[in-house]
Amino acid sequence: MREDTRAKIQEIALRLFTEQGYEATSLREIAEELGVTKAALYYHFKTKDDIVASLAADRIAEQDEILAWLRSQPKTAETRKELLLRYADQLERSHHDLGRFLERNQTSLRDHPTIKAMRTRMLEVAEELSAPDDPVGLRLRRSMALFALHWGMWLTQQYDITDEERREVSRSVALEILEDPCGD
Amino acid sequence: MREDTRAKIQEIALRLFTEQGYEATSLREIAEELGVTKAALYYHFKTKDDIVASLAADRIAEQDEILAWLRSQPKTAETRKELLLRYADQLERSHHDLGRFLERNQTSLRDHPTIKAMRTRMLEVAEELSAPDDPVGLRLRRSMALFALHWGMWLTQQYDITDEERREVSRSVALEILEDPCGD
DNA sequence: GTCTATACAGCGATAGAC
DNA sequence: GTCTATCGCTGTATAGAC
Repeated sequence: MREDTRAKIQEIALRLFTEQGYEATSLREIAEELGVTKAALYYHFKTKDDIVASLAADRIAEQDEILAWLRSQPKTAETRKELLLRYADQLERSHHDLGRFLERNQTSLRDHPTIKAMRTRMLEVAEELSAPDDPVGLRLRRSMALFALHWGMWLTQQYDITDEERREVSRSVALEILEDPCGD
Repeated sequence: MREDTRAKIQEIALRLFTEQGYEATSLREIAEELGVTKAALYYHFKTKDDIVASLAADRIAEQDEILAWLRSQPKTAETRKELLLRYADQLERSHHDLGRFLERNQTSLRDHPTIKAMRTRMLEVAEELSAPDDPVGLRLRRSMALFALHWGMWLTQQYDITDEERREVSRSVALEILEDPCGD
């Protein structure tokens, strides 16, 4: 029972933040659903922001992992393709929980230190896809390939397609942007 | 002097919403900068949301305009290209004011009726780029071309490039996604 | 260690005086 | 058209019960 309350707070908070938005969800709501007073939350988490930080911790570790891998590889087309596929895998795995929450609240959390850390890592991955002396158009295109995975996730929610179709379409568009196969 | 206060409220609100975020900007701040009490704002605007609605009104008119134009044209590759360029023009013109504000606050304003109206129109434009019986991959690609203009705006802010380069890169990537020139 | 009770300043919003 | 006063709500904080 000890660490149970903390985990339940995280679970309820993640769900409500995703459904209603971060700012629109009050600590009183979270506490009520758990059957405690909101002051009890302050024993487990220093602030409301601190709950978000705890939720994002795992994803940041994942990002560090993929960044370390990327930096250990030669900067070839195969590496970039492999990176994109690995990144897509990560996104799909976490999409139903944290990913969804982050997508829907990225503006509210723009200045949140932990979210800033996540965005910094995402941009680092994007930058690592190119060499520093690549033309800016190419660097930007490769960044957009990465971001297309995020956007594909969001955009495909608007369409009536299966998860499998979404996987396929997101990946193929992202890969297509990545390498500019038609020449430049 | 009559309508002056209302316009000044809009001007201050837009600036503060953009700089600090919508939720993080209080009506007291806006009122203080104008030199009145926050209750005075409620004579000019029914709610805080109402200020946003008044700011977005022009952009919605612009969207309706482009949507009407698109629907009057044949569904050809030339039309789609022209649409993309017109859309990019609109974005660049309004980018320094309303566009920036909307980008930075889209999550806070997710359920805002006026913002919903804007998103609905954006998706309508995206849908109009394809025929209903086009394969879902193609429809999705064309939507992503449109959205790439938005994302290009945002993403290029992270890079140290000129406005002209940003224009050029955003457009070329968007056009490239649009038509799948490599075949499918 | 885990929680309740209580308080505080600031929020969006409203009522009614001038 | 703008004011004061007030409402119920928020995130935050602390004192103290068990």
